[in-house]
Amino acid sequence: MYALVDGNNFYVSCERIFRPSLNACPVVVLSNNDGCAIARSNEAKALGIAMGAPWFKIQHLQESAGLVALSANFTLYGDISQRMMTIASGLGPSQEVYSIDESFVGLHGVRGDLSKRAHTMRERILQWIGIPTCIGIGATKTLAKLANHIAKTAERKPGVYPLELAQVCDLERLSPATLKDVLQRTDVSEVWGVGRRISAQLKASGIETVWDLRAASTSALRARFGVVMERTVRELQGHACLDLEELPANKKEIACTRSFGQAVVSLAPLIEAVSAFTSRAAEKLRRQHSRAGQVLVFIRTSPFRPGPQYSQSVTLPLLRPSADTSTLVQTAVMGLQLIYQGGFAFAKAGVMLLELSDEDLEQGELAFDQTNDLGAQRVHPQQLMRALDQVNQRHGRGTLTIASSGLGLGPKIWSMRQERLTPRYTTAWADMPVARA
DNA sequence: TCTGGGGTCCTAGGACCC
DNA sequence: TCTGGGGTCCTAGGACCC
Repeated sequence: MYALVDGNNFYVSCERIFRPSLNACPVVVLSNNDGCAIARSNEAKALGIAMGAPWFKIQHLQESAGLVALSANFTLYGDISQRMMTIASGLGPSQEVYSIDESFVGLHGVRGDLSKRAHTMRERILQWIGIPTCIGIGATKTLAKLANHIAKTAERKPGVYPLELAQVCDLERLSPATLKDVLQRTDVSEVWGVGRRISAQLKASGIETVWDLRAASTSALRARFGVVMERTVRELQGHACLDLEELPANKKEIACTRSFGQAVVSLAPLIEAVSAFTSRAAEKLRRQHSRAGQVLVFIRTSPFRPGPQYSQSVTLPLLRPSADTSTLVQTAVMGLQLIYQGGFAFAKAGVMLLELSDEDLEQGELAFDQTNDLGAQRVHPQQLMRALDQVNQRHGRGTLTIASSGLGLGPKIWSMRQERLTPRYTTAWADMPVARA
């Protein structure tokens, strides 16, 4: 048995902790550059705002419907997430943190009334952290996900499901008749692993609801859609195919990419952006004690804008795997210079570190010549990187950067929160000396 | 004016090998 | 004329997730 604990409208709920006045308002949290909505309150959803809706298309709702938009503050959300996960882990003996707002909890061996325990846990998270959650319980992870969807929908849209399933839904406790009714009311696209494309194809062949999918032939589905779909159906039938993954595995690739606030034409600002992205990716790389064997750089124009389009990437191998910011930045910039072409309005760039391997110590500090040609003391690159990471961890990202990376030469073209706070709230925040202190 | 930023897994097809 | 039958590795692209 598994539970899925999920924070409702997570980013919006995080913001509401500090701004209770937003509790009844339609609120959206916007992506980088305030480009599009990445979280919506229930009131915002009721206005018909879609996930990922571009801000310029919904902006008019500020006036007409009192919509409030906030720039994302991922540092804050990460911090609140950690506290929420810690409390949620008390629900059972094992936990997989699946995303910033969701965790699966293994319920093996847990005695007593699971629904009651789950309700207690919800209350605790709400009271201690201030985040409303919903909890789904099922025999497999896929069923727990489904139960969570039902719990959320029963709360948000009364009438769709029995009201007693709101907030906490334990599928195992339903009578066969109720289970059938609930699964027949649930669209097949709500199943974990069934996205837009596949749900369209399923519906074309008469599989419209979760009930239909659960009853379908696994072999036929496997033949048509592959093993992933077969696993999904088996999970829906109650046969666990997916285990809890308690230890997050190291990433196999690490990326840092951003869209720009305004289009960029010339090379210099692109070099600066790519250098910064590489620095950030290198930090993530070192945090998981890996080294990269290849660096991929890409630049592209906006597919949404008229004008000549250009999208190109290049992958450069490193002489030997490295986690050194200077090496990685030099390589990335070299790649950028290879693919850059003038005359285009670039909207996005990114860096990916590939071919990751475990950091190995034999290349470490032993072989390093401590003095340079002039006899002066040198610092080993690994020590330098360690110091860099420590300073940045303590004093905030970007406090210390590598001069050769070309950073800090001009205004940033990809913005981060500090430069981007929705003006109204920058002001409001500044007017609150107590809060600032 | 203005459209996110990460990731994973699977499959098909080509190149190459014996 | 007749032209096998596996394997593996790599890459690109599709589909999905939050």
